[in-house]
Amino acid sequence: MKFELPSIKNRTSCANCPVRKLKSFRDFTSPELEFVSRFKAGEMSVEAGTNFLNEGAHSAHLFTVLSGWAFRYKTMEDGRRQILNYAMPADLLGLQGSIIGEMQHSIEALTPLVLCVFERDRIHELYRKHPGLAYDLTWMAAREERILDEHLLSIGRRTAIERAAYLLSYLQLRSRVSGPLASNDNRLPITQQHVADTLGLSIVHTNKTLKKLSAKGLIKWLDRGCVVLDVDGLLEIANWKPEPTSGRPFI
Amino acid sequence: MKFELPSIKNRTSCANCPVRKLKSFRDFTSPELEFVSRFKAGEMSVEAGTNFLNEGAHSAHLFTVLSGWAFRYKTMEDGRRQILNYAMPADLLGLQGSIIGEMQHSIEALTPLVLCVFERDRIHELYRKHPGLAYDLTWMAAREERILDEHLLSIGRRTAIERAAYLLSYLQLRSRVSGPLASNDNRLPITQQHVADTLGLSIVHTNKTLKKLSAKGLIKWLDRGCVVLDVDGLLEIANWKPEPTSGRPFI
DNA sequence: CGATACTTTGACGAATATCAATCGCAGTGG
DNA sequence: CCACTGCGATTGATATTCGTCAAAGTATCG
Repeated sequence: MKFELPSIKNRTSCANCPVRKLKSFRDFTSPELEFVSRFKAGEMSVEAGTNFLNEGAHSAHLFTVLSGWAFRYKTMEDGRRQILNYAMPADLLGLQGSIIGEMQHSIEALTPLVLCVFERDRIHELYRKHPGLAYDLTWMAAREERILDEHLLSIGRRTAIERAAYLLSYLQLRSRVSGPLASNDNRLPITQQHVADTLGLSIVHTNKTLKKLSAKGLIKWLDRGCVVLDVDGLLEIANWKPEPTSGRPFI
Repeated sequence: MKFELPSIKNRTSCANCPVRKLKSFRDFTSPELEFVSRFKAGEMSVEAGTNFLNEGAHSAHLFTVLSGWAFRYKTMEDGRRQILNYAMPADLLGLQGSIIGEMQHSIEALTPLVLCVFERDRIHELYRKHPGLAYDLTWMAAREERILDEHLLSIGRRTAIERAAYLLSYLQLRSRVSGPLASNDNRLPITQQHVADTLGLSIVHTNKTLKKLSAKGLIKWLDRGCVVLDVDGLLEIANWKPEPTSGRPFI
């Protein structure tokens, strides 16, 4: 875990935003694009393993992931950790903190990360002048809520192997959307410890469970990463039918 | 489980809204109040045990709880059920469905329930004309997200007795805010089956766990309900420090 | 009064955690 | 180049937690 905060660099134009070029995102109107370009304070690069937002912080910023992966998590005093969700290109981070106040979870970079940085102060202006973007923010909050609902069902009611199959298929499906911006190979950039802390299992049991999935030929576990060989097989084990998202917004 | 949908009755003025009279909610400006009064389509009463929103539905409505309790849940094909969260007076229901589309969870009344009904179609007008209310909607979505984060930590990383202590203190603290609108006595209107389905435990193990909390004098379990005798004791066992919410918005 | 829903209990077995090593690989310094 | 170190993955043995099964107790309601 690293704690230094990198500085915010000069901004580049939103018109050329790499995320914007991906399929499955809606387009801005030109006043929106103009506003977002001013809303953007700059970009920030963080190394893998860096905690760039911490529980208890009153951050002045809001972030959109431009490339790389991160994860949100909470810890208890005695060190128990629960990973809440993963963030990939186009995902917004820090909205909870910006809207309500203090952050109640931490965020760590899973891979080298490039973030688009927004000024929290300007958010009221966004609501006043750009109802479409305001709607998008609510949309994104509602989407996160949905994902958490599904995670809750998994941790609460699925067995270990179902949970593992759910998580890996979930990550695999999400990684497709952001495609090349996520990682260069098609490897999920996580360790078994991450899986354990997401699923609420011990690391030993997680290892044994992942071995079962490997034995079925559904995944292959490499050093510090997982390759999904058969998403449909995973979905079947997990008993999960994800709904396709199309035309989702981002900022 | 009951499925009949009660009809929507005539509306009463938002100016006299009982929820509005509670402490800890922010006031509307008068244009906001005027808008919300028009946004409101009416009121709806449902019996305890009624499913008034179901997974897969494209509901034309959005609800605010005026009195009573409800819960959101998801089920798997084989019947496993996970309760996601509880709703009490002033809580908004159906936002996910209104913003993104199809509902991905169901909602059931835990007690007799009175709901304020809003027209989904008008929501864009709300964003266009009342940025303050739009912000409030995002605020409420972000709050729900926070609660789910905490639940996820509980189910994933707390032991059975910690989870039970967490849930009961959580419900107890929330029930204070809406006070008399929630229930007449200070009893949490849930069964052990609800506790089990919220915590991801079997009903038998839930029963044994609750017995331990009773033995410590922290709660008393009555028929179809729980009385919390010592919230602080529960909070200590759960190892949980809830942050006080003040001046929260509602619609 | 019976019927139903909820709670309670004990016995047993399955799932999962903990403990304690070991292995393999990548980076590091000599 | 090689020993050394640290992190992540792996494994077997054992302990604990938790689920399942089966049964009975208790209250409410028509």
